[in-house]
Amino acid sequence: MLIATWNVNSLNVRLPHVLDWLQKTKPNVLCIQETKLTDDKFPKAQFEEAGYHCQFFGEKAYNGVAIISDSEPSAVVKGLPGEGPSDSKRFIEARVGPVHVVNVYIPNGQEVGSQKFQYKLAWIERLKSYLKKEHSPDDLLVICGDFNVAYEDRDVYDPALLAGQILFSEEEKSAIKSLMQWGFVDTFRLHHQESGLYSWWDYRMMAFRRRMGLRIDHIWATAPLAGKCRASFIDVEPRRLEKPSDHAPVASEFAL
DNA sequence: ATGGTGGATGGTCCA
Repeated sequence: MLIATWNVNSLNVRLPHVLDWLQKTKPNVLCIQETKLTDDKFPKAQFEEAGYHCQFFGEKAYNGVAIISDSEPSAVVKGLPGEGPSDSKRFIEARVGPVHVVNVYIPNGQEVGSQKFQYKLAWIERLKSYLKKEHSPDDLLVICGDFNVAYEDRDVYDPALLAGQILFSEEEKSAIKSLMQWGFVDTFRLHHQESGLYSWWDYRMMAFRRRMGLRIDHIWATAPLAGKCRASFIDVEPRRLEKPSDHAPVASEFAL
């Protein structure tokens, strides 16, 4: 079972890239972030023509998440408990086959110490509370998405330069490691130990060409699922296309 | 310290 995640930065703009990638890579599950579409605008028919089911939870202009799967999903949850209609759309969960798939678009945080930064830390705490309440580390569960945190030095192009900056501050690393300690294994690091492997490059300053990236898109699995992880990869090819997303898709293969 | 680019929008906000 191949499970993938991709922040597409507008599904409207990126739909051709996404459909091409699905056809080429044939994941069983694709978790999408930043669809930037209300649910009435979601291109459901095009995914169905490609042989996929979709569950989506979006809003106008910002955020928005979706789970694309080749088999019918069940137990769908949209939004974290306690969120109202005015809250940003960053969480969707579905069961696909034997696996609980949690797809998150963790807030960016904008600037360390800002109000948005505090919201980011609080959001991660709420996510942890949800997992504690609704799931067990013994479940076959995967959490994937744009975490907006690189938590180790080898995950960023210049740890000294980025120290204390947004996406790499100690508070964010500590929050995300605390989430991990609930019972997750980073499936990418099961198979790749080296630095220089990134999933996001800023559009500005020719960051991609200059290899100035961060690994902030993750696929974490509970121990029983991680034990079945046979491979993991970041596909940088879509980042080279005309008008690319600033993120590359990440995928992990499980023996299921 | 600032700015660089891209998406949605129809002012700027967000990343």
